[in-house]
Amino acid sequence: MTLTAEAPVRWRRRKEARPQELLDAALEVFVEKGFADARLDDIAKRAGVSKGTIYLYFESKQDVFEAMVRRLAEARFEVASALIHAHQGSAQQLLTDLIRLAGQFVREPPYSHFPRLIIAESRRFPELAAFCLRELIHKGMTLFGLVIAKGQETGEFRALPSLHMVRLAMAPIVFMAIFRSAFEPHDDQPFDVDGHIATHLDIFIRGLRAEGGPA
Amino acid sequence: MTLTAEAPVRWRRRKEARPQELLDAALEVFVEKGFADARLDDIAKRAGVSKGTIYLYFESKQDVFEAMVRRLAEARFEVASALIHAHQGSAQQLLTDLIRLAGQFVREPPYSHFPRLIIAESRRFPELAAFCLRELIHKGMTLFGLVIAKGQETGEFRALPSLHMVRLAMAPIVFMAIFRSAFEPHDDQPFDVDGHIATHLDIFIRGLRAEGGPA
Amino acid sequence: MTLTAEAPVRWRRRKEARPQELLDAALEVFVEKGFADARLDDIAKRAGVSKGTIYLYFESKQDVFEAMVRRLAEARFEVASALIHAHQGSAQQLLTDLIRLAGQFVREPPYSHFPRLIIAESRRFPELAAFCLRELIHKGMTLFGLVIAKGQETGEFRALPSLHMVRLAMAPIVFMAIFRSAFEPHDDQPFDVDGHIATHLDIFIRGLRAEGGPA
Amino acid sequence: MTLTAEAPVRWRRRKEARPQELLDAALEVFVEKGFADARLDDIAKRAGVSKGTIYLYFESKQDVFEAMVRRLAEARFEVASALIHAHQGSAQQLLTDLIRLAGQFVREPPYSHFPRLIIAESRRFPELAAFCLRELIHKGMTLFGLVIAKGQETGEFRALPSLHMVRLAMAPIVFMAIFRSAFEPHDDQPFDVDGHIATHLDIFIRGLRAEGGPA
DNA sequence: TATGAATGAGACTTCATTCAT
DNA sequence: TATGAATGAAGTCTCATTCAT
Repeated sequence: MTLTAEAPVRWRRRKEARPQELLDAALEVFVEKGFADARLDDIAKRAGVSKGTIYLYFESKQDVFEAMVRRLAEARFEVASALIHAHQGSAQQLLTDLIRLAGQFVREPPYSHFPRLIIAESRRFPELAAFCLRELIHKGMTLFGLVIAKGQETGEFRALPSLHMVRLAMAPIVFMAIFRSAFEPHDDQPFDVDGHIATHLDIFIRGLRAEGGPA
Repeated sequence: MTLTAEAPVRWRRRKEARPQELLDAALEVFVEKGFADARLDDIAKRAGVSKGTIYLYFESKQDVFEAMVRRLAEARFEVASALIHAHQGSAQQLLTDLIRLAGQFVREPPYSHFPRLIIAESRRFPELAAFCLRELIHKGMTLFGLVIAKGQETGEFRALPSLHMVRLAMAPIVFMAIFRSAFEPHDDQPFDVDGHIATHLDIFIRGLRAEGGPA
Repeated sequence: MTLTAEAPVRWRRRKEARPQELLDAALEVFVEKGFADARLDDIAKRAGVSKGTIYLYFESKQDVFEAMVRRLAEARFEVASALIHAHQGSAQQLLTDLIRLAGQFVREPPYSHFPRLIIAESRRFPELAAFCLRELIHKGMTLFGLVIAKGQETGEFRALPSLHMVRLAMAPIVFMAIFRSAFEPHDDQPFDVDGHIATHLDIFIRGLRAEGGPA
Repeated sequence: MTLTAEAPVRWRRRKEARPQELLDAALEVFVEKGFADARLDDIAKRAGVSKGTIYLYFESKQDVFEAMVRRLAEARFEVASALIHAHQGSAQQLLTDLIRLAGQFVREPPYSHFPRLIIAESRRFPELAAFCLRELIHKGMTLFGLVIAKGQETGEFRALPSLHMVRLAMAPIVFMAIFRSAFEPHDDQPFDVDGHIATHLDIFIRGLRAEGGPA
């Protein structure tokens, strides 16, 4: 309650915020340049600190990269997971919502470049690739799998191999993210994200639907 | 029949084969390490020449990379194009064959890692990305577009936006290639390529089919 | 007896003890790592303070090193000097005691590593080397010189050049200290300190003794 | 015998000579600055090459240091060993010659600074210390041991513990080398090398001599 | 007095590129 | 055409030192 009490707080806040600020800057630079061409100097400059400061919070350039990926990946997944577990309605509707949500994730930069970045560096960071597979992809597939299973139980969906159905539900979203990140700057016309997702839903869910199902 | 007579022949043959041998070696190394981590020393060693020799045939490391991509890309596309133009049968069958052919292209290493590699380096090589978009993707999409249009004319396929249909036909193949290249080493079980393609065809073509169409 | 009454006392005590505590910590770290590889962070941590605190008491890393050496050197020398001046007995006995005392100085770590450390950094710290030469070595040699002179006066010792005799009396002790510090960790068997000194005395004093002398 | 035949030879000679030239330059710089303060730039400049060239021949700065020490150490030891094995005469004379030879080794810079340098870096280079102990010191001690044993067999020398006798024979030489390297620049008068060795021989051999021996 | 976050100069090391042979 | 020794620019990382608190 004294006036002096807050000064150290502000200072401490800074210290705690630093890693996040650095990772925000790192995201921008890595997305823009890729791992190899990203300069620690650039990251530091964007975070408003000197290069040496990075090493107060991270062990190495690789460490920065991995921390950045993990933070974003986990954040995204938590949002997805929460929304999904709260859902109520038909399996068809749920799948639609899920696919649309996934589409949201890869709409705006810099996040829209994330899948390309992870793919690009998957060989250089085998552990990170394993992490993404385990913590993002497998978990995401599990969620999709629940929806697919539900639809099969209710008779909404056909009895196709679940694993393939899950991947085929996700594939156009991933494809879109990667395609846009890699090629949109060189394409004549912008990628019609909404149309792409809508058509995917149209074709995919129709192709999935059991002939004499409830819908 | 003299000893010296044959030497120049072998020599000349060698000389013409050099760039190809170098690009073969480059393919292996770039696929394995990515552009930044690939060493010209490694490429030279695998091609059985010295590092300096590379500069007799290519301007720079970037030049080697681009030449390698262009050569492979064009070769793949020519095969695809030829097979497609020779095709006869229903649009549905043609689309099936096309998708299966695309699946063939990304089955075996080192070619199976090609899409990931291009995606990975798309920011570093804007021109190369533009080239791939123009010479590979757009041309491939044109071919797919022809098939889709034919199916719509015959009433086999629904009247959805063609561009999206084309992309959605290709997306699972591209997804599969990239997924395997990036994550299969870390996955518990191997990717079921045939099952994936079969299920894609099953769902996609059913989702595409006009209700009262001829099939 | 109030709680606040004692605090400043402890505080002031602390304050005065700080430099000593820092130098103790510095001794350990410098001995372990050498000057270049010693980290001020380590020294601070061992002294239980933060790195910045070092700069309240010392100008620089070099300053810490020099202060540490000077403190230990002077302390050692005072002990030696005091003991020597109080001595009574034959020159032979005095020389024996002196050599044994010097041997004591380099027996236990971390002091046992001191000669090696000073030698190692003598080029980086010319002033410190000069200081050690002046305040340690020359003074020590003066003491030895007194004993030698006394022995020559009494006829116990031969009339050899005094300077060489002094150095030859000390050399095996210095040699032992440096040898142990540098090589004992890699040697099969431990260095027999007592045997070394005893044999030195046996040979050296016999070699020094005048043929028809009083002993 | 052709004119062109020699050109590549000269060129190859260069390549073969490079490591030696680099190690010569390294010796000077390391002796002058110590390991930590030695700059690869300096070494390169003195060898007349660029910094990168060092890495064509050595793995790292440490590698350069170790190679330099090994080369010199082995060269010195081979000379000593050869001379010793060829010797004929009394044990007393042999010991005298041996000690004088050792004195020669540490007379002139930059070699005269070698013992100090090895001692100084013994903690940073444990393997190198082990190497020096094994290949230099132990072998040297073995040679001295042969001489001592011979003198004891002939009855020239007293029956003292051989290990100590050997070390005590060497100690003044090592002491002298280290003392000069560390302190001579700060001393008023130059170190009388010959006098030191002569007096050592005088005292040590007399102290070693058996009372009723043949000499 | 004490802290510890921040700095920034400087070193080692890598490797694409060059060029004398 | 082919070599491979040599280059030198550039980047990551370290750590003594500073300074706001």
